[in-house]
Amino acid sequence: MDILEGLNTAQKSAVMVTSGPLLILAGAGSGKTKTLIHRIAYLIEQENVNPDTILAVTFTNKAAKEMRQRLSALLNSSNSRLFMPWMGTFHSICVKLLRIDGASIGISNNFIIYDEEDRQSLVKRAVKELGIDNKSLKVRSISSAISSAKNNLVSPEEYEATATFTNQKNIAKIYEKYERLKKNSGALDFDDLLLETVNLLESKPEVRKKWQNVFKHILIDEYQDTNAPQYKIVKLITNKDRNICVVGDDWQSIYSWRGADFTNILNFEHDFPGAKVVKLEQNYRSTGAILEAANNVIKKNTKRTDKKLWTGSGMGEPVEIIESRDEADEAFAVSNKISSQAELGARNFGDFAVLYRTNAQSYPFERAFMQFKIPYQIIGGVRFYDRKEIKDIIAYLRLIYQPNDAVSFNRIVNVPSRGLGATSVERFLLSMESGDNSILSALANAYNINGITPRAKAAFQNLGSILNDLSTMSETVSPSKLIEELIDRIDYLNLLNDGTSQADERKNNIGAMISDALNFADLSSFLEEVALMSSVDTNSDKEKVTLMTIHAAKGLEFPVVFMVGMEEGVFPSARTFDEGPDVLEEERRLCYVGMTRAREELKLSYARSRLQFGQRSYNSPSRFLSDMSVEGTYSYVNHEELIDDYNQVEQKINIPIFVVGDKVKSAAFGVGQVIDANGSIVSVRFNSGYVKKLNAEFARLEKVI
DNA sequence: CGGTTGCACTTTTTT
DNA sequence: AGTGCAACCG
Repeated sequence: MDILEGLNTAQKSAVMVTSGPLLILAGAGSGKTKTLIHRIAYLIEQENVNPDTILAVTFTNKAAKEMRQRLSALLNSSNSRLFMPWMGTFHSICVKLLRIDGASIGISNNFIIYDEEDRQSLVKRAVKELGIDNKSLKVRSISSAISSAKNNLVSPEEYEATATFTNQKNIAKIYEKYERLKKNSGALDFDDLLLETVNLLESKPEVRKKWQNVFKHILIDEYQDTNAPQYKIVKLITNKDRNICVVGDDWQSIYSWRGADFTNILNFEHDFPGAKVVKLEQNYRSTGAILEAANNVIKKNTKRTDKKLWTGSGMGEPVEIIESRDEADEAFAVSNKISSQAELGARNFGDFAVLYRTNAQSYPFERAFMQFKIPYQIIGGVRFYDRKEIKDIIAYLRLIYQPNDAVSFNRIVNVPSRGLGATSVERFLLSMESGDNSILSALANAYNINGITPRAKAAFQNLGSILNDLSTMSETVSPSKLIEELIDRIDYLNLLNDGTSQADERKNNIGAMISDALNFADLSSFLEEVALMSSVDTNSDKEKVTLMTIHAAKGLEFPVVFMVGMEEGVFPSARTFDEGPDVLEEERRLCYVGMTRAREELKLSYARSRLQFGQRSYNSPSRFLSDMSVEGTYSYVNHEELIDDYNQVEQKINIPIFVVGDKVKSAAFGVGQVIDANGSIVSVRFNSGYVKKLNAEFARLEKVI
């Protein structure tokens, strides 16, 4: 049987137990994804299960995409998505359910999705409308308080009832107002997608039964990182046959700050009595040295299950600890190692990953990689769709699609500038409260508004007609074409011509969005993709060094991993110091996740000093380094040598870059002209008649002007 | 109304 | 160090 080939005993039984609840406890690198894919293939091919009745929930869109590709390769099917199971994140599956059945709980099918920035913008509005003026209450923290309330299934009324301090009472009021404003805007936020699905499945038995009937086999990946609403959804969509398979590892739970609760996985057998449990404990990814060090770190946690992860392969290279003087030195040390391995031909750039605790740590590496000419890519950080120019266009599109979207209206009402300031916009919104509640019709009737100038009236009406025209157009033209028309109509590219060096990049981004939109048939699906696409979902380039946070690296693996910034106050983060032990345990799990991404070589690096918040701080090496310590497994790199190297390279870097036609002077050969240049290898025709091919790094060439 | 200047704050992690 | 925001002026 093809499908079972290449699986170990535990993996085989995880594939073949196809009825009833199943818990797969999969240690890091134990072939979890492979097992899941084989399990789905087995259901389809061996048990003739209709793919449409299988639901597989992944943690990221990227993971779903990868699973789809690997499954289609295994099934040897032509890459058709038609015969594919339902695959996606909880959020994307919920969107599908709500678009289809949301109407029964009062959610219109053209709802739009608010991201964190949209939420904060609406919170700001709520604070303003309520007249709350309290500087100790920041929009950011209000937003996160609301989000965590929602993730704990606490309604505004319940929040209000338990509020004691003034700040809490204020947050309760803002929470309530925020919910109302959001509803008026025809929008759902990320948390709503889950909550409203719970609400739908709980309150409408016929809808629940319908979906229970659709999903005959359910698989949930990364179950240790499910939160309360997600847990409820799992329970609600599982039918009486209980063909529910969850996969996870409590040692790798790193999202509790987002409401994830790893006791969900610990309680699975209790929630689904009679569940079978399969443990995948053989690690196929990492060397013995890496695994041993990682185990030593996780061992220090008290709240965890016991399991013994083992490998059949040898110890391999010792885990290496690199000490550097400061963050620039650290970036240099990493670049130096990558560069020399790549030059030797021992590794490709794509074999390396640099993992850090926070996105802000990427900067020195970007600089060093540029100097070393190391190709790199950053995964995560600012999403493509979070760029200002992209969000402006998206705001227009959303407003066209959902004419009540107040957040988008606020964003674009004066972009590009139409002479509409805060006062006019306030008066406009005030007039809306008493009359129209559709922004579009209010714009058309703007001449009725009292207290605004004729110029402002005309500007509102003009915006109204732009939106109206495009809205009509959107029914017949593609999203891509619609964006082009929009940009033309509001002369947006001209707005981007602000004389700054980023103008071209911004225009390129707009171009990239237009070509991206070509993949979508209608506005609705394009907006949905834009909202749910996360920053870690971008395709990675196999020829480049990957830079990302440890969180973003979950589920991935690389031959060589550098974990950088291994310092107290960086990792573990300073924020954990005044929190309870649970928070530190999560940091330690995060460390474990990072270490177990490495297949062959793991290098941990710390700097004696680092620029933090614009100040130089001197942090001691991370406690995790001493946790993992095993005699004879480590080699320390002498930082003094590194500094010498660093100075050498600084000199190298200072050599000018030569282009064809440059006049140059060499101490040995005199004056000449560059006739060919490829990096530091330069061909020069000297006035003496000689043509020499020189390495500019060593030849001490000088430019002559 | 819109642009500029100065000050405060930032760094967890992301669907 | 870089960004976002509030206050001020033309």
